[in-house]
Amino acid sequence: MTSETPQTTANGIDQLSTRLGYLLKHAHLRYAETSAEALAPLGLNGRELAALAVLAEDVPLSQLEAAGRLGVDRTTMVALVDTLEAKGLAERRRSPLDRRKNVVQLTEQGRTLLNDAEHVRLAAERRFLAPLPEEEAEALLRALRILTAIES
Amino acid sequence: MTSETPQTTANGIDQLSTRLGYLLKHAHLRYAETSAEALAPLGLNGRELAALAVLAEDVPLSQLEAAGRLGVDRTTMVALVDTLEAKGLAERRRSPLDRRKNVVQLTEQGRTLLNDAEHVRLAAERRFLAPLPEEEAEALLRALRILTAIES
DNA sequence: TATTGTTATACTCTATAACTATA
DNA sequence: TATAGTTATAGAGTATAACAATA
Repeated sequence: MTSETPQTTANGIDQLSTRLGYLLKHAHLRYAETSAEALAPLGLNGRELAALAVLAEDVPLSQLEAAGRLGVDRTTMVALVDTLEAKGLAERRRSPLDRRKNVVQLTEQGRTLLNDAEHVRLAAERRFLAPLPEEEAEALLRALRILTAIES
Repeated sequence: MTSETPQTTANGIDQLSTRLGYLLKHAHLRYAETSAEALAPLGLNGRELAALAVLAEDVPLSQLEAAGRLGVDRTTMVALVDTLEAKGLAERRRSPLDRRKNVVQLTEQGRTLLNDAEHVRLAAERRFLAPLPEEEAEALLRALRILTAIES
């Protein structure tokens, strides 16, 4: 990716750097890079870590429930659980209450790795947000939480 | 996409809704929807509009220069210019100064559509940011500009 | 009939490699 | 040799449709 700092135009049209779509996309791309580098030594990507965190909840979740929390669909969740299972981080078993459902739970190894990876993630987030004054970083997170909430 | 509002966990691990990667990704996905809906009647997507804006600069750009401004690579730029040309919005011609380069410029139709589309885009951005108090919206844009700038 | 998990499939976006014409 | 544009191709990521098992 050959991204460059966008330039000012002289024709009265808003600069590219003020386009919300561009800003959100490239902020995400840049964070994804930072995050991927940080997590790579642990053999995880960001989505797998998010899945581990969701599956670590006290109430065991079915694949469909976990997919809902992650904002992915159930076909994507199948592959995600496949990966976690192949790495020995999670296990599926048929729910005794509803045999259509898989209950997915972390293994001991999964819990340990989750703990380590969360520290790595937090450090990566802090590094990424470091160019912002603390107040601005908090305002950013607050704004993003509002904008991503699914209203009504 | 079955996205749901993430839930609080009870095990001390940060909630999904505080994950920076999740927030940036889903904020972008939600804005992309809003933007796509708004631009669809004009027969444009967000990237095509951004390309039109870049190509409307006073100094005519080559494909590679335009690609740099947009943050895409030159192979992607080929298809983008193909699309704009097929819609009658832009034209490539060989640069007389360096015949390896294509100078890409908007047609009259392209300029007119750009003007209309920019109004539509601005309205869509305002609608998307409407849930935020004005100060928070400005803080968000300021923060994103800092985070997306390619430093040193 | 509806739901959950699964598989196969397709579509978009993007990146890489190789070719051409020009410098 | 290096650069700009192009083409072909392959890899993610995601979505849709259809099927099996279960409710």
